[in-house]
Amino acid sequence: MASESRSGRPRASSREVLAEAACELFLEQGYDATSVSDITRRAGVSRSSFFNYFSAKGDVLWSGFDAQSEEAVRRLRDDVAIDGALAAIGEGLAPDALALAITNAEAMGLAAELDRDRAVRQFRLQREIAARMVRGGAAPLIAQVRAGASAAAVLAAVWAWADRTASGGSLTDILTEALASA
Amino acid sequence: MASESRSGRPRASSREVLAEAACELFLEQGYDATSVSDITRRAGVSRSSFFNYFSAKGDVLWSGFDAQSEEAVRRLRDDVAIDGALAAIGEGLAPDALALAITNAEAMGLAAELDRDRAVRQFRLQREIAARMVRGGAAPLIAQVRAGASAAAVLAAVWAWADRTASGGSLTDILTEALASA
DNA sequence: CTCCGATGTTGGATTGCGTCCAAGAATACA
DNA sequence: TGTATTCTTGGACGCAATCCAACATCGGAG
Repeated sequence: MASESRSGRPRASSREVLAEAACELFLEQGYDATSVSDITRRAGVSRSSFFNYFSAKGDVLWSGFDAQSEEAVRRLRDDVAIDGALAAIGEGLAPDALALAITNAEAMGLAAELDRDRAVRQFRLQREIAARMVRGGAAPLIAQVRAGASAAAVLAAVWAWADRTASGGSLTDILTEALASA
Repeated sequence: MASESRSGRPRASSREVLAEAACELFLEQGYDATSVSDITRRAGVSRSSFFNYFSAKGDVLWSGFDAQSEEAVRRLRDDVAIDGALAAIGEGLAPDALALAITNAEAMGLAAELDRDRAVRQFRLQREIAARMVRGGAAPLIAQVRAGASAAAVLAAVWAWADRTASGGSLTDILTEALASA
């Protein structure tokens, strides 16, 4: 699942480096005042390269979550148990740029953008969960509602986990608790 | 709730006219190939004026729903019963540009944009519903999950209603059914 | 060792969204 | 007729995102 490239020019940067540079700048200047050029300049690559790593400026914060989410979607399509696939999102999700952005959302002027991106990701999950439920025999409308609850549980758990100043609690615990109420 | 302006220059267009022009163009050329200038040109106003009516290109389809949604949010803040406030979104929601866009999403090349906008609106609702639930004494995490279900119910109902080719069923009926399963 | 294919990088150009503003036009009212 | 108010318009601007051709750097095959 890991080793990919065998030949060709090596990458001049990485998602992590770019995300780190972006976070610094968001804290210093705010999200809106930070252009993609600013990020790549600090990371030491050209603006064009940014879009080799991310497909949009906002995605820079979501790299880790998206990877986990896509893995969960893959399992859902293989008709694995729903709650199991969703709970697995929590495992292996490190406190990265996203967690930092959530706790410092207002300081970064990120509230609006973060809402948008969260909404999109939650809905993506909802769609996949609902499709899985329909495949399992559920009525489409009901499936959307129940899937909406589960998807909301995932994102709400991530937020609660990031916002825990010292409340402790692993993401996995929060996530299973949230999923249990769905 | 209606009569507003007393003096000043009268408006040269309206949300409805712009939405209609936009729908025509989306059908003819697709969403991406249709610029804001295209829309305003057909509607007979200048590009600048567009943003006096909508705050973004995508909002052109959501005018009716947003009005209903904002009304529901207002009632939620007044601590009205949740399901009642949400069900009221269905009343007075006419089959407008949004319904047309939903049924012709692929023909208009709208799938991606429509997903984004739907996600954002669903999440806006979820946030307000959850806040209302927390005010009512619910635990924040649980509230997000239940609110996620209710918000999903609203949007799913609108989609089911728009997609009904001839399945009949009023939006209100579909909506109450969806909310009942939340 | 050299050539070759594959992979990444870079700068530049392009398009269109969204914002801002100053100037002007059209209304109600005194 | 003036005046305040509301809206329109054109122009300019910054920036996100896309596209592309030229170039750089790797591994491997001959």
